[in-house]
Amino acid sequence: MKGMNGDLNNICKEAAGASVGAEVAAQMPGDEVLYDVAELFKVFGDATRTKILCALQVREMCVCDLTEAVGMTQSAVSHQLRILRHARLVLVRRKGRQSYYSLGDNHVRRIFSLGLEHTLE
Amino acid sequence: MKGMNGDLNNICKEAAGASVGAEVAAQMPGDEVLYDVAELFKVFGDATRTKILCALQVREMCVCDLTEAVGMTQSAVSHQLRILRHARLVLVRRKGRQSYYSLGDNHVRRIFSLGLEHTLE
DNA sequence: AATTAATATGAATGAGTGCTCATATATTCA
DNA sequence: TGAATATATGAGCACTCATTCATATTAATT
Repeated sequence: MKGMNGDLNNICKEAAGASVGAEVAAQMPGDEVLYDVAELFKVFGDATRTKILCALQVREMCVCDLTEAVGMTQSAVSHQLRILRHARLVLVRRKGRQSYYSLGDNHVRRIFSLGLEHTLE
Repeated sequence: MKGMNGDLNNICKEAAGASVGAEVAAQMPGDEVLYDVAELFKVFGDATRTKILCALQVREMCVCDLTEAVGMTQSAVSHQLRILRHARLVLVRRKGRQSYYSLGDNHVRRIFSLGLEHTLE
């Protein structure tokens, strides 16, 4: 009774019909999508950016206050804000000579919350 | 009426009472926690690891099949699996000369789903 | 015991990245 | 207009990291 795949104890080299790897690959999103997902998480994957996103969950803030809240250089914060902006995770609103940043959408909040929850488990 | 902070239009240098930055910082998790959260997302922030986690959402698999599913070298997959293991995002089960990997817990599924959802929006 | 198969890992390398320093831009104020 | 404040950005550097190549380890098979 060959060709019986769906068996967890499938042996690798046994090529009866489509391989397990190919079957699973067929059920996955395309490479570009997975690449974009990785890019998204990469943005969350830096302590400075994480602090910024966390601070913005408390309230909208200007760069000056953000700089103090996260305890980093103004330059470092500005550089990271650019990355967050390009990833559309934050929004900017200019008022006078200050830039007020806020969270881009609720996904940011939810993703961060899940990560925090997992970390504190 | 000084000390009236809570105002969004607060001017940075105006130091009436506690600064906005310090107030917000006080409401944030500690640095170690935020660092750990960043470390968690950093693990999600690589295309190869993302593919592996995605493949394991379909079913438990041995390294051989995973290698084919994600289309990378066995060595590269093994190296990334070590990182995923240490982050406790995957579990291993040895059977004979094969190692079967599966997702560590449901957080992994939920975090990945949110990221995918945000990407496809 | 020797061979083969599956997986893991160390070293080397090349690409990517975050910070600092200096400076540019923009806006308010005198 | 000139000075001061807030923010943004380019270059350079140190460091991290993902892959490759070679090899080690473990287990099944003969």
